[in-house]
Amino acid sequence: MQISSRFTVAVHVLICIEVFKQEQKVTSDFLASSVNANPVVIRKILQQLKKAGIVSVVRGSGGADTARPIDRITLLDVYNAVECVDGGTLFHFHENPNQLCPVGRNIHTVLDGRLDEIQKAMEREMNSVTIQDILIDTKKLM
Amino acid sequence: MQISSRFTVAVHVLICIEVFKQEQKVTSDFLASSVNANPVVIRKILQQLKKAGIVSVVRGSGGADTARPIDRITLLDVYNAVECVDGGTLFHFHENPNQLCPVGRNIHTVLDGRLDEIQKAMEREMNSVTIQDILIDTKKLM
DNA sequence: CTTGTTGTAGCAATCATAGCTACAACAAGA
DNA sequence: TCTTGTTGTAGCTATGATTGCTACAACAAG
Repeated sequence: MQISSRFTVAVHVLICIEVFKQEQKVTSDFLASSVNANPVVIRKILQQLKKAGIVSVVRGSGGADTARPIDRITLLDVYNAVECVDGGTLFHFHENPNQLCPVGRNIHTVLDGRLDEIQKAMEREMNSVTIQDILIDTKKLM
Repeated sequence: MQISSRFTVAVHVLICIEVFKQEQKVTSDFLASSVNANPVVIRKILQQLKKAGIVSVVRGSGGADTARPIDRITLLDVYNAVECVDGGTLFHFHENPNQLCPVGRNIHTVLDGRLDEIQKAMEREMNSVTIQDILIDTKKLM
């Protein structure tokens, strides 16, 4: 299974906000057009980013903006905001292994730590990249 | 979204094989009982592990065994065997961003490398743990 | 009060997962 | 040869996540 496209869409949205906010009001319709997705999907993602304190959205008059300096918004922040992974665990453990089996009884204890390390490695890498970094790369190409 | 439980089930299965193969024939029914899952699900996973050269399964008389030394089977091997991630990419990119938008046109180029680094970090960590390591931990608890 | 926008409910289509039944293919022992 | 136990696989169902869509109330500002 793959990680939901909400994550890459959210990054796209944030870059769009930073690139265009000087020139124009950045609405969900405008963002939807750049991403090529439904405006409602964009609004839902904006809501999740808002709850995480990453963006601010103005109801009524409209427009989205970042809620803090983008060199302090990491990919991990975005990921955590939109992913809603069950209890924050990347790996789905099979439930109810047989407690009468010595392997079934211990598999959880044995694997949990290892899986956690793997997830942490991924999160460390995500935490090392900011929206600022991505914006700089984007402007170079533009 | 979470990574399918097929991964943790596959690890569970491999540990079971190593713990019990001396004493008895390790059938899909036996494994299903330890994992607490359907035998058909176990057989499908065994097929995937077999295709990856990780286990051998005997049709007819029955029984599964590891196909190579377990200190040379890493969690990454197991993950790759059972995950069938689309083209091997962990992140699902939104398709068809607007090519008329300077952000939409470049977002793929800008993000691909970063996402690849994140995925690689995870895979490196997975590659550093072998089934042997897990087996040792399991035996300590038994 | 009109206009443009957000926030959200609710529905549909699609897909992956996980479980199940059923049965042909097969190996080995009786 | 026949029986038994097992694998390999097709095919069905239920569930849940994703993504897209319509519709409309809530709201801000001119």
